[in-house]
Amino acid sequence: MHENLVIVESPAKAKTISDFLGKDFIVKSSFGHIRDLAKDDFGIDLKNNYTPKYIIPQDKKNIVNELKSVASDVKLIWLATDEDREGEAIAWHLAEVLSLSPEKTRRIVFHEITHDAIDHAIQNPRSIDQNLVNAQQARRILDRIVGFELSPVLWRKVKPALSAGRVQSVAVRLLVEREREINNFKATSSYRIIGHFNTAKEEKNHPLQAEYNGRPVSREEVLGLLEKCKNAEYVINELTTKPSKKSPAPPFTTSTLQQEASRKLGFSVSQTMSVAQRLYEAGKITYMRTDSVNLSNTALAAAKKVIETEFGNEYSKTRNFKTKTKGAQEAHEAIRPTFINNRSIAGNRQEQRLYELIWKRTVASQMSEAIIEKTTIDIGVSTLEESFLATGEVIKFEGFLKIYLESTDDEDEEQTRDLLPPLKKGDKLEMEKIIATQKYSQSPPRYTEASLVKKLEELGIGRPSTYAPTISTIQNRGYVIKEDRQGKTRNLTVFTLADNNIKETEKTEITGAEKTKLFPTDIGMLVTDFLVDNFANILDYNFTASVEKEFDKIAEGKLEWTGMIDRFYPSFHSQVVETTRSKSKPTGMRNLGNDPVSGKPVYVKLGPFGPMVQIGEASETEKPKFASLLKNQSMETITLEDALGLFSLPRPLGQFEGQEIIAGIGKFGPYIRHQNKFYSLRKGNDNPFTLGLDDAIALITEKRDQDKKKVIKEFPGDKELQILNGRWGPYIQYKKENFRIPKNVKPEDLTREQCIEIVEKAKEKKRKSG
DNA sequence: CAGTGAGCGAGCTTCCGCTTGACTT
Repeated sequence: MHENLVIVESPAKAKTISDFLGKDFIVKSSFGHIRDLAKDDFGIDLKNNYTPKYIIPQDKKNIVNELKSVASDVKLIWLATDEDREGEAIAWHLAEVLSLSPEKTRRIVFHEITHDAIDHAIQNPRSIDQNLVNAQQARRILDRIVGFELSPVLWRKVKPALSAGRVQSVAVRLLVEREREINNFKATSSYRIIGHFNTAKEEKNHPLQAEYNGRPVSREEVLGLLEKCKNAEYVINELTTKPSKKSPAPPFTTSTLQQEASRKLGFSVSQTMSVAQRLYEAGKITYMRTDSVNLSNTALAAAKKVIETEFGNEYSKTRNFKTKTKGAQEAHEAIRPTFINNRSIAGNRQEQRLYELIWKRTVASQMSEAIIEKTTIDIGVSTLEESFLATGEVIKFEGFLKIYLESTDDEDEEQTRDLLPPLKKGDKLEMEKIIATQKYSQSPPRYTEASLVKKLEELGIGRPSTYAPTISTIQNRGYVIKEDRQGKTRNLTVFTLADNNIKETEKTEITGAEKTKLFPTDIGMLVTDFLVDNFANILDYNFTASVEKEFDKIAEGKLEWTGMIDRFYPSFHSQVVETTRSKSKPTGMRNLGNDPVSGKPVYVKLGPFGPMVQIGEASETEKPKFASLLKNQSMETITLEDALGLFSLPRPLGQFEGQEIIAGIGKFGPYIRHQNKFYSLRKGNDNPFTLGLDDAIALITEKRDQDKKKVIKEFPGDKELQILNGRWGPYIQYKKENFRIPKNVKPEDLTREQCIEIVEKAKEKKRKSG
């Protein structure tokens, strides 16, 4: 029999520490929270001092029963969950559910998984901190109240199955406000002027590029300026050299890992988390849901040793980073390799790349600063007041840059960072050419998943364990869509001065193109406006920060949790009641102008089936004309012209095989119809207004080919059984249900009997698990 | 499955934070 039971949150952690504890200890995991508020009703007794009604969710019943039975067999139970608010609550729920008596129960915490740390924890047990538990209960109950009272308002006023909450609604608001900033942004242009100079006198010529220290706006100004440059003299006014330093970024937290994996490896936020989870379970990295930048002493020592042997002593500099994030709870270390001396690992490509990124970031954080010398050369022009500036950077000692440089979100302009030629004050330069290129100012950038996480973290909203799920939720609810958008081309004017001649040329550039960015949808914008209008306090960017302060007071024992909730709930609830009673459904209706044919007004609004435009008003005598918006159109930006275009469908394209092809838009998006068959338009060429006859015919023949390939095998005696080719390869369809084919089987060789056997086996398995 | 723009009124949807699998047509 075991003497002791230790309970932690995660099975991987359980496995690791059981190796340290020996045979007197059995270590089990709770798999996170084991109880939650009941879901079928509100889960809180509002009339009885907010008493929570906790239940054990179905998927936790097995583990709870197992823990109960083990707990009854041991002398002492050690609750070793995380030291933060949620961890304390898990410990308390365990004590409650397993009916643990205080005499039999010890609460312990440790911050790193080493023999010493665990020993020390065992020597210094405490009891459950009820204040911390109460802070968690307040947090949980506040979130339930906000979420379960706001969401139904949206069901009634906007659409069923929508949701709102302290975290997700603010995340959407950030996207909506940024989108409007971008829509309202008016680009201005000015000219960037680059001079190309030659330094040659005798032997070797070093070309030198320098930027004019001014940005003229009009073509007249540029031409005047270039005119003055024609016969000017160019002399070096000044040459300054300044030393500077660059320091490494701290080790990874969840949020910074998501950002860098997105920028450097192109991973989505959830992809990063699932790859990290696999690395964690394999014992390759420390825990991946953390807000701490702290490294354990063991890790610091290991990093120092690796750096000194691989790069030399001068590259090593031990640092302790401090967390700056609002509301950080720091129950874990930063994300780092478990064994820092392993520079790479076995695993699939994704695992290797993510591991390598973590390794580099961790090790770089313990390396010396880079020492850089920045040189600026100021080139005077005899006919102008402003001068040309050339900047150069020389790395004198690369330090941490040897392995890692943090990337940034701005796709900023290319900078000249070359080695500068050896020059001195008073040197004369020969002007070879001067190029003035029109440059447009940039709108603020759209958010990526990772940059939205960064922003949420800055605002202290959400936790490492919820960033990825939150990003998924707002997409699943239809508030946000992640996609690419094509840009538009625009013209640029370029003036080149060379050989005393000014030449004007036109260039084009693409602007506004986006790759996997987050865009708010019409519903997302409408819901955000509705919530901001009626629940400004909840949608406030500081709401979380201010309730967190109160949770902290509860945790310190200076505030009573039910009192805190009671100061919030009554007024919030009356806001909900009042909004439900008095506010009409928001439609986002906007007048776009008048229809030139009928003279009637044209509106865009959110209809019962999504965004739509209408011509005329509904009345007893007349029915307005309606049309749905296309997927890539938005209520906020659609023009009268585009709106009127929507009424030109369905549109005949021409004849094919003796019958007309018609283009239109249906329930499932844009389509063409031919011989009573429908074909959905394909991405990239999905505009039914401009689609040509040739494209339509190509689509029809392609689809016919594909349909031929779709059926791999049919069985003459059994019409309900087919082997088909699908998105994930071949599968069996039997009586409208789909079944996988085992990997080692060739689908085309299967007999009817074998198929039925596969079907039966799959059904049997389903019965057992369900 | 490929056009509807309303309101028969049953019963459903939803939050945040802690965890890990099962499984996709």
